[in-house]
Amino acid sequence: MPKSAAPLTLIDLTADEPCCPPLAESRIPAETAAVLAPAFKALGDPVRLQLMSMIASAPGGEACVCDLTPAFELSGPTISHHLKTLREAGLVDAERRGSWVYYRARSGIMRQLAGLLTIGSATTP
Amino acid sequence: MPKSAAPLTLIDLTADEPCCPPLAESRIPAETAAVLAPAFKALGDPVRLQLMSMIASAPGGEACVCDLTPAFELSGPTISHHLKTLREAGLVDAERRGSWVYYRARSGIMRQLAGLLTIGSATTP
DNA sequence: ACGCGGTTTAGATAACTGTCAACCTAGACG
DNA sequence: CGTCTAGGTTGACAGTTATCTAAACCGCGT
Repeated sequence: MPKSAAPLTLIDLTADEPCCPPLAESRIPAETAAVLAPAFKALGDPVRLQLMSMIASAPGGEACVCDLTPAFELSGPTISHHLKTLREAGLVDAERRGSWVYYRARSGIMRQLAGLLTIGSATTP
Repeated sequence: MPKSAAPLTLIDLTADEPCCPPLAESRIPAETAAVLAPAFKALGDPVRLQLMSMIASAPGGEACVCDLTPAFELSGPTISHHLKTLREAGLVDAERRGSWVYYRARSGIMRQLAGLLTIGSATTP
């Protein structure tokens, strides 16, 4: 079964609706975990976490790579690799306008991840 | 500067209050990213994500290792290692009662991570 | 003392992080 | 129109770190 597209077959990470009940409500199935774990993994690096925050908090909701790269003491290719990781995890979208490339956060999957971590109120009495 | 304790020096992950404004509101500082990234990284594995959900959704908010281990097709030491990763990331607490060890989710840091990912409403017009 | 439940250690394999070099695209210039 | 420069991405490599199994080790109850 060839999967030429991104590994988002079972769950649509591009959707705006939550994909599943919170972590604390019911055990998530293995397929769901397999799909959502890469997103958390992508956020599991300090540089990517900062990149994500810079993109999400940028004016207009998008940030130019030319602004992101000089913010770190890392080479251009390294930042590009991290951005690719975020892209493949479905966390950001890239768009080229003229000479510059702009990155935009996908609010849908962010909401899904946040919803997953949100604790209803049953665990802490 | 030797840090003998856990790498939670700058930010108290055990606190119940949010540590910082959401990702989309302002760029998080490097120190904050360095402290929170390991927590996301710990969730970045399908097995750990499922473990976390089983623990958080267990009756009473705690789960016995003896119930967790047989739920996966992995050896005991492997599950123990994953649980140790979750423990070191500050996501769970372990307690030994008699012969069995019980794991309990830390709702505080879960709320912090969820709050970080929560998008206010400014990014999607 | 024995057995059971979990953890730790040690070790091989696989994956990730970073840099250098090469490539591709878009605009500027002659 | 060809070329030149600047912005980003991709590919290949070295060093580090993670994942898993097997074996040895602690704690507790019988």
